[in-house]
Amino acid sequence: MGLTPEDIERLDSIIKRGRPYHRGDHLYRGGDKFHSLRVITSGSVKTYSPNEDGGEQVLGFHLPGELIGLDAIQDDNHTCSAIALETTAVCEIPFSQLESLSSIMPSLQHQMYRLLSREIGQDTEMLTLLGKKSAEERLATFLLSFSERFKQRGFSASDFFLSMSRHEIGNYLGLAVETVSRLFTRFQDENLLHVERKHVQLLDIPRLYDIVQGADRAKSSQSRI
Amino acid sequence: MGLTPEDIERLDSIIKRGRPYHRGDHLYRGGDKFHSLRVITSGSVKTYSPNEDGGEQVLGFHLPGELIGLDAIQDDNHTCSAIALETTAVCEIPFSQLESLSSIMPSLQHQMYRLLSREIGQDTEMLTLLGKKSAEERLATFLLSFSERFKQRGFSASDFFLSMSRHEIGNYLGLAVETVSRLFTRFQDENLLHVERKHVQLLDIPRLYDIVQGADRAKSSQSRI
DNA sequence: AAAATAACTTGATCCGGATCAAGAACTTCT
DNA sequence: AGAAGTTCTTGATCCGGATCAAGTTATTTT
Repeated sequence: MGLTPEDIERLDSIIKRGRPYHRGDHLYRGGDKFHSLRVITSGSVKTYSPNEDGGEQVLGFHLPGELIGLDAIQDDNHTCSAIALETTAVCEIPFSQLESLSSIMPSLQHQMYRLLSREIGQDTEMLTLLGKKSAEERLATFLLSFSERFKQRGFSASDFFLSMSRHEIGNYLGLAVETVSRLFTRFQDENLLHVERKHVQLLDIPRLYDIVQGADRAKSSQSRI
Repeated sequence: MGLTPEDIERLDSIIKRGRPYHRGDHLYRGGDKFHSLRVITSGSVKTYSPNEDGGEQVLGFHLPGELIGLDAIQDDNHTCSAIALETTAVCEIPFSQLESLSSIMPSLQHQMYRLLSREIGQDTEMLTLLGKKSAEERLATFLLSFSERFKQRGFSASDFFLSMSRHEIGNYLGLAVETVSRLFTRFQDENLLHVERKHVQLLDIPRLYDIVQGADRAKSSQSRI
């Protein structure tokens, strides 16, 4: 990440390895006092925030290597909750120490600014997804996001397990469970993928990218001729 | 913002007052080299990003006192565009200088982290809006957001001008122009507000808050008895 | 292994909001 | 001031995806 080995070492000295969490355990809850950022080292995590009328909004699914808790810096309290989707290990980075360290390590400070900014960028992409895209485009985007992130981590880009339920996927994408289920079936019928419960195999990644770009409407009207 | 007067002075020394922009002028465009954050001092600004299929997604409307450009830190390029909605004045804060300054001013660094984190928090609120809320709830949320922001700046919380078009409001809220127009009419019919083109007068702010919380469904079914 | 529960799928129906269409009000240009 | 182009409003229709309703397949409990 643009840090020297000795930078890394200093950073490493403040990192605490937390105990592992089991499926359903909370890493933190909305309202909890904020003290640490967390990096997921194995497993996966869902972040969500309760919305006024009792339900919840899933904010994200997080894989190993990803940092969570950035939203809590603003007022020393967690604004959302984080829950383990499977057995999950995390490292904790006490924020006050990270802040002090970044004061004397410009490269770390720079990296922190970039990280926070990237998070903002990712959120705005999600705004476009929820504001303008069809159900099909949403699920394709979702699947390719996982594909890319698994690939980046050295796993298969086309064969992976989703640790969250259909319900959680729907909530995240602003869709009903039934719609998500139907879309998986449809994508499978169209030979875009093979799905069996949580196990997904992407069979035609290029066409999934076409769908993301809405190329789909034009294309399907062609094939209907 | 938690800075001492002398901190402010040092910060002030790097701030550049830019020339004023007229309606329709771009402050920056997606892809432009990023060099400065900007604080709006008067007028208003729309930020938006082009989405793959030609259209655009409005990301936000920004009023005096607000900071824009935080999303661009991540890779030295602007990821979205910013355009003046009316005659607008801004201050530019060269980011590299701000970064250096924050290295030697822990309080400034702290403030920057909070600011970036707050932006993330705001984006996630917007995700809930777009993911789960009805058209009514969206417009009520939108109006109350402006009400609060104007109030905070010493202007009327119930009587203000919106500088953006119905089309832009719709785009921002994930709604069609026609829906926005109809909702304004409906809200007026229900004596929630008075609207005449861009001039809005909120007549029943408490009920607008009820609508935001979806209290509306229950209530309207009562009144139908 | 059977029973209970939870997660998922599939079908039928419904509805909120999009889209299409046209007119009205406002702005800008000449 | 008149013409032309915008922006906004209002009405009619349509459709994507929500909701309702069952049935099916996993998972957990006993």
